Amino acid sequence: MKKSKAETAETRKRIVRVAAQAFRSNGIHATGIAEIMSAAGLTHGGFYRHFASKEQLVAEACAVGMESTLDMLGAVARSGEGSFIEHFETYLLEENGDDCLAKCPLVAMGSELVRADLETRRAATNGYRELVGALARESTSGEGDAVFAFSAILGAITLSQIVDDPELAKSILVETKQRLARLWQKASAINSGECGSGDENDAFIGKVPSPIGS
Amino acid sequence: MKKSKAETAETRKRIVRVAAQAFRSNGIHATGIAEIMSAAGLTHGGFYRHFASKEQLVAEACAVGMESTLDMLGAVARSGEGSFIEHFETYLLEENGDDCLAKCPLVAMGSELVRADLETRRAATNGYRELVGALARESTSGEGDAVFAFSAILGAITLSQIVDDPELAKSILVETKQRLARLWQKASAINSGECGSGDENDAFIGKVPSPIGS
DNA sequence: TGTACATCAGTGAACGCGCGTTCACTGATGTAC
DNA sequence: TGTACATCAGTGAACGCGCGTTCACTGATGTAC
Repeated sequence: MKKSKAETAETRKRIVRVAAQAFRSNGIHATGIAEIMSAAGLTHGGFYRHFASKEQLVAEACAVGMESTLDMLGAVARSGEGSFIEHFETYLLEENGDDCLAKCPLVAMGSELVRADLETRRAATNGYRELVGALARESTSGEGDAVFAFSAILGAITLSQIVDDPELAKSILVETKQRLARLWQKASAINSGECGSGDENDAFIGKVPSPIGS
Repeated sequence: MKKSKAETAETRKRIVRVAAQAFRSNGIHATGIAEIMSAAGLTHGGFYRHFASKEQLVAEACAVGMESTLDMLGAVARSGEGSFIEHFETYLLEENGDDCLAKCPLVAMGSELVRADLETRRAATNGYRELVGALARESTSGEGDAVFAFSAILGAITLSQIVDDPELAKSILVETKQRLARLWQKASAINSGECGSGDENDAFIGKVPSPIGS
């Protein structure tokens, strides 16, 4: 049953691609190798012809996951005009497939990556650097703002997914978007020498009254 | 070997307390019941005299973890003057014990809580509401700013722990602190009717040049 | 208050299960002559 | 170009292990008389 070199390489890529998706959806610990191999149309025994360990697959899946997130960001940026913040909803929309920011490995597996092995964290770090660079390029502000914005986005997506009240979840995203929009506006204002008006875009899923503490 | 009611109640609390710490340090999936019971000075067999399942313990540990985070926040707020942002370093300092914000269940187990059962997410949600309320009370700005600030803090702590470069980790925290300080200043300025100067506190671990992309 | 007995917190062995990993085997691929 | 053979991708059974959970047992606690 030996396969051609081309087929072998393709199989390997398929396993990584399937794994990247599974880890992001269900978490690293909760996803087994048999499950991944089965989703890739193979039996679990063949896994070690391609990878030395599960940890190696995790690292490669993280790298590939970051790449597809970056591809998505680039595609959205090229597809139309408008600043990063005007694409906010597009980036978050999960219905648009697996490449929304919620499926970015850093977001979807955040607290698991903290405890992942060095090779995985290296892949995550490289992806993070590129991501921040891409966000900075897309906006009028600098890398510092991009770092800050991505932290806020990671936190907001995570918290909105944890919380059991959809209204609260929405409001977390709305408050975050509004303030990031202000930050971007302020950066533009500084660049053009004026002071921000404070009037921001809050069209996200409509106006949501604060449900906190209700 | 039956124990008195008082002892039983105390044992139960001890298990939850130990579990809260273990889950935050090692993650939910990676922490076994035998490990928790052993850390509580018991054998694993007795676990089901206190809890119906591991999931129930996770939910209770999450609630208790949120409580101790809230206690810490309250204690810091009462201990001295100064706004929330002036306590930023104190909140983050891990050397100060298990009650820093990095050990807040929402931060330490973020992506695992997303996939936790409803009871756990309910406990997390209740804790989150109280936490946002506490942050809002500590500052001159409203709940919206508190929601935003906590998202940014969760994201910044998580990313700074994932990243394999200490310089980059520092800069993520610094950039986040600077911008949150500006946000708080702006809120104060709006309250007193002036426009923020843009001069902010960046004493956090000293001035750090941007290592992104290096 | 003293005695007899039911309760039940905690022990430690055992359960089934799924995990990551290994291995003998298969047969198509790629290579050496 | 054709043949013989080594390679190795993929299969499926099996490995040891640790997981969450169960259970018979112990003996101190708390209760009923």
